[in-house]
Amino acid sequence: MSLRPAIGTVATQARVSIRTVSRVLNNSKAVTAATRNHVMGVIRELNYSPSPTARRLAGHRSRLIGLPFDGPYASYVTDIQSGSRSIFRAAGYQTVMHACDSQTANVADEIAKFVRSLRVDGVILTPPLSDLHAVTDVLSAEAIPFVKIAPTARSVPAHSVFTNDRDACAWMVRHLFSQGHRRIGYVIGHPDHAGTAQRYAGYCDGLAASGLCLDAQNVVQCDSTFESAIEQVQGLLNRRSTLRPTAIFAGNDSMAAGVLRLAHEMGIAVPEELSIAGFGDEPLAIQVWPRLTTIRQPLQTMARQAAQLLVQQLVNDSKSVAMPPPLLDPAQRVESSLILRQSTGRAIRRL
Amino acid sequence: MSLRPAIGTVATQARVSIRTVSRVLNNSKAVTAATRNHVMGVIRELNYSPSPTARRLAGHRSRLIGLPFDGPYASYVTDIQSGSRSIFRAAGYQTVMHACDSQTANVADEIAKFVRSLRVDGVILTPPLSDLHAVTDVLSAEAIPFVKIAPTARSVPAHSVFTNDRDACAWMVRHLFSQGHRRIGYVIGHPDHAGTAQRYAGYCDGLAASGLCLDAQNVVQCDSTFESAIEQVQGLLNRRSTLRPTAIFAGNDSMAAGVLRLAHEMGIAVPEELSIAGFGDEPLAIQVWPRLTTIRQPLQTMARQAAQLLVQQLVNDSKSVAMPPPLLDPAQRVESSLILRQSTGRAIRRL
DNA sequence: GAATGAATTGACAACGTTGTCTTTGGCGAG
DNA sequence: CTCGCCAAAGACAACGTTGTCAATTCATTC
Repeated sequence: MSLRPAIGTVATQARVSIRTVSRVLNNSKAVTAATRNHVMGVIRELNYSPSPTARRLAGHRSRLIGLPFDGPYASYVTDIQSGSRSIFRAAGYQTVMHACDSQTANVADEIAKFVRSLRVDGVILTPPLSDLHAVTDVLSAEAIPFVKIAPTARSVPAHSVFTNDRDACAWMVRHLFSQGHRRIGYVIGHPDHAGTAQRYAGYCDGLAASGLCLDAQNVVQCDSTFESAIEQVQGLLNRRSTLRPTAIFAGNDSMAAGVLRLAHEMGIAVPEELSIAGFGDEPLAIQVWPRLTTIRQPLQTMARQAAQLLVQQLVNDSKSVAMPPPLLDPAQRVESSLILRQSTGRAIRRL
Repeated sequence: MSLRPAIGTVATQARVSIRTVSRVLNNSKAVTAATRNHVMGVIRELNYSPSPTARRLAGHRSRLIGLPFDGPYASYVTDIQSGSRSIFRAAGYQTVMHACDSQTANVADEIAKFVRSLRVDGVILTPPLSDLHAVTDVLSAEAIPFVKIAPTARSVPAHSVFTNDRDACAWMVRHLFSQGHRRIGYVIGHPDHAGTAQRYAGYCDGLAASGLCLDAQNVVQCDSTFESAIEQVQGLLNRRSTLRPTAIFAGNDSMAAGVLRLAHEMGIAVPEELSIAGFGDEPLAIQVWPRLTTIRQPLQTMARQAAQLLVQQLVNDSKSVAMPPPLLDPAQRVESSLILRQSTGRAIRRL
């Protein structure tokens, strides 16, 4: 009844055993070149492709990489997927995304269901998932290897791709200082979100390096959303102009856009009266007006690195070895870059 | 070696046959309440959950719904997924997303690989995938049921969820007319994208209903992106103000945001000198300044409807019947709504 | 008190691979 | 020439479910 040929058909046609066909499919080296070529020929002739389901059941592996993500961060994950695609494909894996709502439901359960149902061989965790212990606990319990992208907390290097958020943020502050800014505000993101702490630390570093004092009055706690910035930053901008920051640096672009919106509504000219900088170079950054000065993370590079780390783990685990992966220095960091746009400029001296 | 109990363990423990446990798992009605309760008790006690892989292999179905999407449309698909979740969950299905790059690679191949590898039971197609014949051909060839969301072309009603894009666009034009606008421009999206033609038709309808003539000079062809609008709409805004449209309606919010950006750069006040309206109520719509007047599609409703249509097909196919799905009128359309915000206002009389 | 038939339950063979162990064949060393 | 050994290929049993059909149970009917 099955329209598609099974491995047995190939074996019969090629006059070899099923096991030999299987060996050919799995690049086993215990097959003569002649046999391999012959079998390959029959495979092509019959247009045969092995049943992933049967392979999963018998082989105890799915050749699937899970890419769960938290709702709004879809574009981030899309970049990660496209960046890691070639590595995974070469190693015989395929990626599968899954959106999970970290607010309403229990994320850990959601992800547990996802990985159990698909029996993924490995998982890539993106922020803010990479910092949720509940999630990593689930994966550890299921013995599923994973790699975290840009985790906030210290993690096993071989299982994480780090960014230099902290240094980049310090650079940004020093750049603003060099433009004449002396009162530089900061908008902190959600405490649970990746990088939030690192970025704030970078802000502090930058102030120190510029010889400025950290003034708690210039720091506002938000929750990484556009709306929260609009709500919380009002206090900062309501001050009379001689006390108001001349520049505000936000922990991500969404919040920077919120500050920008607020400035528009309050009639504060950007960047003439107020410079605004963000972080992340989200698509939004060039769609608001003026375009946001921000920090770009090399997502594609990070993704490639994460994929390599994960493949290394998988190969180590299975020992079955399809290919020796290129050795990668786990300590290697990826470098972010400053993107200067129109939302920042020289500070004007206030009367 | 397996840490998890298999169905055999449950059967032994419950002193029934494997098949009976299977029947309990599949809600077969050929099981006494007493037996069912007893088996359920053992299942809970052992914390048993069936192996999806084995079920797939033996049952010839994966209980998986594929949700492929085209790169940039991630947030759209996230909404679709969350909207359809409850329906699919009730019917025993789980959704799996997959980003495919419609530019670089061959989308159809990509999707073929995806559905074959996961053996999904059904697929939901979102724009612009819902209009690609290559994709639907692949699915038909594999005999995988699918539902299209907001397809441009006429399609089988039982396999599509339609929107009233056309009517909604006509309303928008009439609203602008009622605000005193007489020269109303239109920005057309990418010809391949869902709704593009319908929306333009609605614009024409709206003009006609308002007694205005369609002026080709007020219509600009773009490709649905923010950047294309910035590039193409310049000509329209460069005219001297007595000839320039007093309102511009764009086929989606990204392009409307592009027009808005352009207006800012050219020093044209919005909405005082120019009203701008978009379509879709994308997240972007409330992040730009001023917020965009737009048309909101009830994505959650559409998703729910698509899920129901798909489940109906799946149940019809398998006849195994877990539950009778609520009958749904396939011809039912979902209604969009006008969202009035600050990017539109009364037309001012020009000197 | 059988005979009838419907409701439950069970036995066994799929499903399409890979894991493990065995067999075969060829070749060099003693 | 024989023994031993290694590389190549095969046999057979997993893997954990569901499909199919046969067997049992139990209430009903004559």
